[in-house]
Amino acid sequence: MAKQNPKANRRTSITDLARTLGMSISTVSRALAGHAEVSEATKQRVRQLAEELHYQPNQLAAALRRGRSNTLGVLVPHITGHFFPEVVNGIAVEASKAGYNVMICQSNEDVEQEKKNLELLMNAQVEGILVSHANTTLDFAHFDAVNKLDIPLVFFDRVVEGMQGHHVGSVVLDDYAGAYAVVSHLIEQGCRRIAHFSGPLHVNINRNRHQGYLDALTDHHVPVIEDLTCFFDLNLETGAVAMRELLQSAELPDAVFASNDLAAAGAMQVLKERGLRVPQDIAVAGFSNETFTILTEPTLTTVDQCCHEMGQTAVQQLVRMIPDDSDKTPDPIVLKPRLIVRNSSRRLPDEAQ
Amino acid sequence: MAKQNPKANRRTSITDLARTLGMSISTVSRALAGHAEVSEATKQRVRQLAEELHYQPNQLAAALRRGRSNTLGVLVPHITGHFFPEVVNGIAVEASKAGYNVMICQSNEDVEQEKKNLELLMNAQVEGILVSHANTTLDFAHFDAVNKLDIPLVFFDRVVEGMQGHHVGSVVLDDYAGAYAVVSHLIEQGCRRIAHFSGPLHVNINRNRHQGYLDALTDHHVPVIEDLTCFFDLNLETGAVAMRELLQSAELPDAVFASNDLAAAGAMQVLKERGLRVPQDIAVAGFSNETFTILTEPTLTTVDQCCHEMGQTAVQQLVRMIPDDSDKTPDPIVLKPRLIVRNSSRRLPDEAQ
DNA sequence: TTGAAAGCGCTAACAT
DNA sequence: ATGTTAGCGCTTTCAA
Repeated sequence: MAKQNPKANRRTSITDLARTLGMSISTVSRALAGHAEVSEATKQRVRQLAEELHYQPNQLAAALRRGRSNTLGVLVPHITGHFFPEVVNGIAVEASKAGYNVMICQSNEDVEQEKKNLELLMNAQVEGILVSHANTTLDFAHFDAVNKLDIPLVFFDRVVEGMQGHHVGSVVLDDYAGAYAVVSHLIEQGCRRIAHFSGPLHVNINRNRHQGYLDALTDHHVPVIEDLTCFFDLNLETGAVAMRELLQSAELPDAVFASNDLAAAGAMQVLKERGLRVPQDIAVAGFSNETFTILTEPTLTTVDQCCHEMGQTAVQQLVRMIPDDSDKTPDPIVLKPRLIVRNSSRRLPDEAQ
Repeated sequence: MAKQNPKANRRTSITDLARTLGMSISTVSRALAGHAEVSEATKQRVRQLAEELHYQPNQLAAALRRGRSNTLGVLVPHITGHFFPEVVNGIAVEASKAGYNVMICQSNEDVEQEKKNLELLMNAQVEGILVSHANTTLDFAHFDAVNKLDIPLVFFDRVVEGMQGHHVGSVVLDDYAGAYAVVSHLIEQGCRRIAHFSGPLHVNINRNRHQGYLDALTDHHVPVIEDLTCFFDLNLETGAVAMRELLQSAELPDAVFASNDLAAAGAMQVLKERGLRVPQDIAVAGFSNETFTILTEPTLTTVDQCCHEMGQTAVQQLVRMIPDDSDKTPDPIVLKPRLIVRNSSRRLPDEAQ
């Protein structure tokens, strides 16, 4: 009975509103945009009809016309685990605050995907891009392309060294300071033979954490013992393996600082298995403040990476870079991590921070 | 010296290419799109210049013209923790496979944000929307608006009951089957007094899991003991508290099934604290297969929610709903969860699945 | 206070 | 095989 339009699923447009109201589309457009020059009466009529017809403005058209999409692009290696979801969350929240939508892509740690995603974001006319590059990325030419289009770029966490200052911003964690803080803490707890489980040094994060470890020892006049540092890919199993090996030594360490929480957890499991007490016999500390660190027994001392703050900060920097007349080469931002002291390292009473 | 364009940051357009090549924009457009009708020679010239000038097609314009944005919208309560990032990951991967971009919004469990985000997605002209609604959402009128615009909608995990079959798809986990499987497993391990830590029953997930618990008992002729079920908001602390209370009882349970891994972990901590052995004295099982469940001691038996698969499946269903002539009212999809037996419940030798 | 008209960059008839 | 043209829905001069 009801006469259905044959092409019913076309959305209501400004033109439709204008026609039914008997006014020009420019007036309708202005009314909807809340321009002061339009009479209240007209605004009322327009808004009411828009409501009735479930009018939804077409952002695509508006963006095309305006030349701005109001969208930021995000490119991360993946959105699983603890760190990236948390950072992306910070990004989403802050972007929304600044009036931007967010388009998220993941490279799956693959350079080719990364290139594709980058093009995708450029084609989507994003006004700025936030990137943490894949760990297989060695050639960064594809980021130059972004630069050439004058799309502001902010790297976070994994930054491209040597690209700073070239229309590019960056936000990283001060890994050095984080490691320095944990190791200093361990020393304060009376530890003198502190082992270090480090990831491979060609990754700058690991290099910085290792340097923090070394400098903290030196500054506190604790001798650096080469054999106490083990390099390997840090995870639960390898952490356990390394710990077992370390326990073969003639002289045992009195603490282990792992550059990653999983490796620390693996080490703790071995220590307990062997009947060694944590922290009394050997103190343990990790890095990242993963969710599970409050679940281990004892709870794990670690360094918080301020993920949410990193996302926020990155967006703030990016948004400042967007206006045409803005500073395109902002200073790199380095966030101070937070030492989180828990039971795996607390030997003295009331050492809570 | 170098003469810089005053308005240098305008991106290269098809028109620019056409002008420099001395051909019409339609030829260029066709060449770039790889139409068969264009000569190879022309294609070559066009592609080369496009490369040289770093031409990037403007998706906004293409989408506007075509009337399709090639974008799917995703609306989740948040992208932190374990579950949602993992599902979103599945969504992103599958969407990309199907040639769609993804726009992700989070409601932060807030209905108002949810409404706003929904409008945002509609305005962005997404071709379909995947939603897991905020847990404060009771009125679902804002989803009707999506429906009215003929934008296909797929709910996942948190579904709107009663909206099914109305141009709406859904993908959920079979919580009932998951709970039924764990409890059956516990019974097979010889447990007869199985306690249940359940979340509030007004949430359907909890209701289903509880029912699975009850039915598994009944079907295996194990008596249902009312006092063994505790209702509370499940987390680490409350799990510990509930466990302590339970240990006051005259007759102890011989197993605990918590509808959430954190509560199970809390319970395990208390058990160990009291010198009770897991699983020999009291077996423990959780639900969700959180990352940390392989880190607890003993490792925690749990139910995997197939997060990635849920994301994939949801996208597949959504994509099928997009064509004009498609079935707009697909059958709800119910995913079978996977029981993961670990040491916290393994009493018999070789019970690995 | 309102309207007419141009055009953002692209695609797709419809020519030729 | 290539060109001409109209128009997607919107914003924004310019004119009235």
